[in-house]
Amino acid sequence: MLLLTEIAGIIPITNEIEAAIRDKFVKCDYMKSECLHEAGKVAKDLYFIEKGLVRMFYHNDAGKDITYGYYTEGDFITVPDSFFTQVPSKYHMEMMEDGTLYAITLSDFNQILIDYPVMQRLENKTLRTFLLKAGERITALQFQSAQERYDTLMDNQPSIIRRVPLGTIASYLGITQETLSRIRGRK
Amino acid sequence: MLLLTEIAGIIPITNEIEAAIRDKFVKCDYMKSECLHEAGKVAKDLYFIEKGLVRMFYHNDAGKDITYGYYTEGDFITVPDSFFTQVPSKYHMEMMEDGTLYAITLSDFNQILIDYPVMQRLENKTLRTFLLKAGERITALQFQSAQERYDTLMDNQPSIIRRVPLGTIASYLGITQETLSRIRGRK
DNA sequence: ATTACTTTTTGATTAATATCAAAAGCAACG
DNA sequence: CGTTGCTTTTGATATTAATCAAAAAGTAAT
Repeated sequence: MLLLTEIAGIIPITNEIEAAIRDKFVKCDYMKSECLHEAGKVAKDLYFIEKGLVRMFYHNDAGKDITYGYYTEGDFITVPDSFFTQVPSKYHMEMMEDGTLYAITLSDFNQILIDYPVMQRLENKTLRTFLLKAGERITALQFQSAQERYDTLMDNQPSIIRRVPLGTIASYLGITQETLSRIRGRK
Repeated sequence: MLLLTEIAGIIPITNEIEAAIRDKFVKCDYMKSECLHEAGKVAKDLYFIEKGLVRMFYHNDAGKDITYGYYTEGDFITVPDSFFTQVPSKYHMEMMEDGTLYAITLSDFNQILIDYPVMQRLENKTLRTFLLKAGERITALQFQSAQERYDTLMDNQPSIIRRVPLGTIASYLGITQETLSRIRGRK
């Protein structure tokens, strides 16, 4: 079970913890384009992706759909600005492929943290990973050209490009769809 | 003591915890332009800013100095991609004004987390705050104009502009110094 | 295959920002 | 003061990417 394997990579798993995880993380299948979280609502669940690809996005002032990020197999995801604070978020989260996720509610998650404080390390680790990625994106958006940002994406997550529509990638890179199409055309 | 006040805002502080904090967080004065962390080294300390302004920056491939962020009174700061992983970082951290910080080493910090697991929540909270800010910057860099990003900075941290050289702000906003100067000139 | 629909590409033009170069402003120092 | 060294502003030009518009390529259902 990928979920347990991932967690075991971060903290030592006792039988008790394993039982709690099996109990509280609920496995569920989702279909392509199914909505995991809707803007304006409070995030109910933290998810773990066993299979599939999730896109987080929002609509800017002009109503344009802008991709914040993609998440895939082995990632823990949620809308962090909503789940932990229970404040409504502007972000949507949606399945880009059929897939299988495990979901846990905030109250179950908090209970696990109380029962097994070592699990805090899991949350911390997840947050740090998010933060590291965020830092890299900021750096890229600050001073790399569209071409460089695309190249980096190709190097790091080449599969994304095959799995999602071009338009959503363009907004992820901070450029228009036309520009991305031209970048791909070059060379 | 601002450090204790800040922590008390996040977790309940017992006498024991207060004693541990007073013991392990070492107060130290720094002078303007003093270096808190040098690129290529492993981050030794986590800091809390009682007074002063810290800039985190790096040199890009072209050798240009690029500001990652500014941190001020009440912030916990470190080079997160180095401190927690103990891997060398490309970031520098430097005082922009004379100031007073509290520093704690990773081993002391970890010991506190072991002795008082509730302190994990402090780490969590700090990471979440960093992450939230990072998310906002990504959003801004993705699709806001230079002018909009400057306006946002003015709204959120107007004092920064008075406390640091213009050139470092420009790179923070992802624009050149000349463009920033022109934005300020308008209206 | 045919139609309807969505996604991607191509083209022409415009707008935003970078670059290069130099001038102006400012602060510390002798 | 006047010089030196740094920061900020101004100007002219070049580049990058956005915008608007339309054509082409895919995809799915009939």
